[in-house]
Amino acid sequence: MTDKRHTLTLLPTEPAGRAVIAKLFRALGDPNRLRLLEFVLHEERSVSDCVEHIGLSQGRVSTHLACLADCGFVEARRDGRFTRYKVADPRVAELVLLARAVSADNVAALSECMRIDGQDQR
Amino acid sequence: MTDKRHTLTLLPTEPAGRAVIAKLFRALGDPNRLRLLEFVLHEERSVSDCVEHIGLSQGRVSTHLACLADCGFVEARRDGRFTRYKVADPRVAELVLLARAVSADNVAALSECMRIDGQDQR
DNA sequence: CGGTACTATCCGGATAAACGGATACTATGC
DNA sequence: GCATAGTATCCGTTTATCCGGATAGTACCG
Repeated sequence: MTDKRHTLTLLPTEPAGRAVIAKLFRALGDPNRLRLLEFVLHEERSVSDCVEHIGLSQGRVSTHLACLADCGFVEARRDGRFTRYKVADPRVAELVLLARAVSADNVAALSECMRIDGQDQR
Repeated sequence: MTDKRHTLTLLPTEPAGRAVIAKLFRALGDPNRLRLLEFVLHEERSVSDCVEHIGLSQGRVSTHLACLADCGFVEARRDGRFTRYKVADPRVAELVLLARAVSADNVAALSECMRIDGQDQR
């Protein structure tokens, strides 16, 4: 009988649960992985498709995709020599769109925020 | 009425826009910031309240809160010598709950995922 | 089999983040 | 003003993350 009013308890009580959620956010916290996510949103794409699209090394792209798969965001399917990836969980799109909406209202502060990374990015 | 079916373009076209969204996810990608977020979800809390609650150094907590404020997640209000923080954007709760739901379906893979951080965390 | 195409993993180096402790800043109270 | 409480910023260290290049693994093809 958890009192629903205030109990929106955001997080699990066990530290491990929190760590996992944080990990999932970190997976989304890289621009290249976000681009990959968008690239495999509607269609299956092979690793080399992705390499061509984002221009990172093959190894890096493979790792990024595997990471997104571990999070359950995308699904890998072996197809001969290829591995084809595609978004498997529609909630990932919700997450990104929500974040995008929030960021849109805070671009100024966010891009000046040196507390997350120090690079000038104006 | 933009055709919602396929044109869901997740990300802004400009690299800067993507970087900002990624940054926002990274802000959520730390367990201690998540705990802080939950702690200030319903009530205003001073920095020292937060320090007591999560047990990090005062300086660190202050920086974490400032970071969350830069993202627009929380709001700071000066009250005498205190600065009181509170969640300002309800969408942050949505983000966390969504992530939590996704993670719940992938705890296994996620906690074994060494691609994000190498620490054994079983 | 041997060769080729595609993908995954390993390695070392560079950068970003998190942290505590020290220090500076701001507001209150005497 | 001076001391004190609360907060913010700076600094050096440690750990995590990203990266390309090299290498190992896997499937097809002749």
